[in-house]
Amino acid sequence: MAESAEDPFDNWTVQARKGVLELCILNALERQERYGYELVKTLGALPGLGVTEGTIYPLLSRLRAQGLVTTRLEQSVEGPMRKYYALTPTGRASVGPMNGYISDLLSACREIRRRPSSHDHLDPLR
Amino acid sequence: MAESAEDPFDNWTVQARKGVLELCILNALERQERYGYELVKTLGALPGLGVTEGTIYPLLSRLRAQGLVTTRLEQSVEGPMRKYYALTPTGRASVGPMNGYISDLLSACREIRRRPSSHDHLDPLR
DNA sequence: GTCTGGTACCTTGCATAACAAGGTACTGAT
DNA sequence: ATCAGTACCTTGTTATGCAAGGTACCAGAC
Repeated sequence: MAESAEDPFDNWTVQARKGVLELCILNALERQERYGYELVKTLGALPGLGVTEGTIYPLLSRLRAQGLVTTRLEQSVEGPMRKYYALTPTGRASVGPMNGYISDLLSACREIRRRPSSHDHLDPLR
Repeated sequence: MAESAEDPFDNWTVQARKGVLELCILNALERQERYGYELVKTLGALPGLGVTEGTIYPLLSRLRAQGLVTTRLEQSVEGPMRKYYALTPTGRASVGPMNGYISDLLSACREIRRRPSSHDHLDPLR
């Protein structure tokens, strides 16, 4: 035990993926439907996004429960049935605002670096 | 009770902040030290980042525990003591990679939209 | 026949983080 | 004395990513 304190950077990247990953999937579905395993392989291959089935499948279920995607089963000639995911109108309407939110967040994150001080605190003693 | 299912978008933004918020603080400290309450007010005022004390203070403690920041107490002429936070060398060395990681993540997130299919699956029946 | 490996789906349990709500304490004005 | 503003901190809830494990289908090797 006591192997909890991993590399702080690795630990941070896990948190940084939250939310972004969901957006990745919605973006991936914007132009075409895709099946789960395809998303696992596609997203897992992206550098910095070493994502696995244990992450993707629960996320897809959540998106369906929220009404952002619909699913459709289809036979495959080379294996089990595939479950294709496609955006609903609600899902399609969400992608834009979500991309905008993340962009704004990052802009603010960068801009804050060059902000001297919000309320210009009277310089503290001396 | 049973007020669990809030607005999915609001819920998502909470998750999207994870990690980014930590980076915001490190960026804010890159050019100058700041005290906790100042960060609460500065970050809380940013649009889309309605962040409060319950979020910032635990985060700052975590950063100190990880050795990314140091603290220094200082008397204030108008209230209780202020705890100033400053980057350590380790912290300073982390800011660049973290900004890079987030940028790459977002780039991948956008690029995935125009990717036809990763392994060009033989078109399924018909 | 039965193994092995690839495809394809799903669930459980753990660690981590944001946030609301609440708590403490110092200062100056009404 | 009471209130508001400054300034710090903690606890409990909820939501997420992910490793690990499980099921099932198919094709080719043995």
